[in-house]
Amino acid sequence: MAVVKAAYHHGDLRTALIEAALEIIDEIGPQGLTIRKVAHRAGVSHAAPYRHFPDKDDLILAVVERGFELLDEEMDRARSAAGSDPIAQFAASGEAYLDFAMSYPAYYRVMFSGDLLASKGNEALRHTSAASFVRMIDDLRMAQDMGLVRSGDPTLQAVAIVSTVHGFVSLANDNRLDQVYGGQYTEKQVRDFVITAIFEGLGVN
Amino acid sequence: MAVVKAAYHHGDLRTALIEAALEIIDEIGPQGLTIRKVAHRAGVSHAAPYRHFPDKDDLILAVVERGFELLDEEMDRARSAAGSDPIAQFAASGEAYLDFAMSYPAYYRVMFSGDLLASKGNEALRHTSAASFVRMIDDLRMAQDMGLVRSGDPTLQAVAIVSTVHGFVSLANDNRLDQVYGGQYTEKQVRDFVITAIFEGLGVN
DNA sequence: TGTACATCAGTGAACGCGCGTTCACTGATGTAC
DNA sequence: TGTACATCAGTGAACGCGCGTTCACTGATGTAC
Repeated sequence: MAVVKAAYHHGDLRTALIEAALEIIDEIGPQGLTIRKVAHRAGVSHAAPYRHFPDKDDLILAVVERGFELLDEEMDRARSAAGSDPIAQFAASGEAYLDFAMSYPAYYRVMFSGDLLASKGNEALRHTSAASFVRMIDDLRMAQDMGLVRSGDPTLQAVAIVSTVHGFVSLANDNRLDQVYGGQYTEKQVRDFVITAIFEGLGVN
Repeated sequence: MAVVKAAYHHGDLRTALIEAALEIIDEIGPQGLTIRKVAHRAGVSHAAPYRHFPDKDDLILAVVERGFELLDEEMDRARSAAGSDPIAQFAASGEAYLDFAMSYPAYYRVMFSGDLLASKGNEALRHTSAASFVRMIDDLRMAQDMGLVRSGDPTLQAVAIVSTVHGFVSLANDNRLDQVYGGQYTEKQVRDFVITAIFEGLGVN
């Protein structure tokens, strides 16, 4: 979406501002996000956003909230589409998480990098990501019961998974793996290898 | 180190500025780093840093370079201390990497987050981290030959390890794992579990 | 050892800039009659 | 259907602020003699 001049009343400026913010984060990073740039990209004066958000942090918080809505939707949809096997559901929701993270790097950054949002929305963010962490622990417990995952504290296992996934996504989204899948592998191949590795291990049995 | 007034000639202002920069990154994050704050913390006027660094990016670049020097030193020292077993050397240098990352979170952030340094030093950074990546690949190949690591492209295996380590360190340094090792585990226990997990796998053999 | 002077590290005032936010306003919209 | 008016979304000028950077300066240091 380029800079577009619209009628005096925009229609849905709130949504347009959130989208503009995401584009800016994608193009110049979270540090480059300013109210003035967001307004300009939405084709509106730099005072207009204050009709929809009390201040800059609230705009960012709205982006974060919309991001978690989208992520939850996509993970739920994947779970539903995976049929009745709970392990397939777990795997599908994990795939959906990775798809989201890599399809919407701007959302991922603002949701999980913690660079923005000095103080205001940190509990909100913490709360939401804690919820999906708990869900993962439940899934791991179930997988243990089915004999698919080693015994042991599923909380620690969840930390291992979250570390691997978050690390991979961060590196990939920062284009730090380009040399690796430059010519030899597609991003998808590398990703599948990494996810398989955390379950199968790199060592020899 | 607090704000200290010194003699007119500082003695080693260059080093003091690098240290002040690290303290600021630790306390208020990389975005809060300004020449003026660095100068003030070093007890010097905000124009003084320009006697030692042409501009802000060069100060940050000096921090990054000093960080890689320290990291290399500590990894080499660990390798030497690990005796003659190459696998023990590999493990020791990995431990040293994690020790560094978690002992000096400010260095780690500025070296590996890529938030700072808009353009200037990106190749330098990329080059240095590529070097240790190649070293890891060599180590993995060796471990494969010794039958300790599965066969397969060591580049992919290195990506898996780097993802897990980077993810864990990022989460830990952002205090995102506090709930986990709050009461139950020490940071060191969680860290050992995660590193073991990437080699042994979470799945049942 | 003592003095003159070149060097240069650090000073503080000043610049222009982009920022978040405010405020009196303007003009489009929808509703009451 | 047509008009009057309340509402409120968006405007543009203005504010104060902290920033990076520059510049003429000041004062400490070390060296030549």
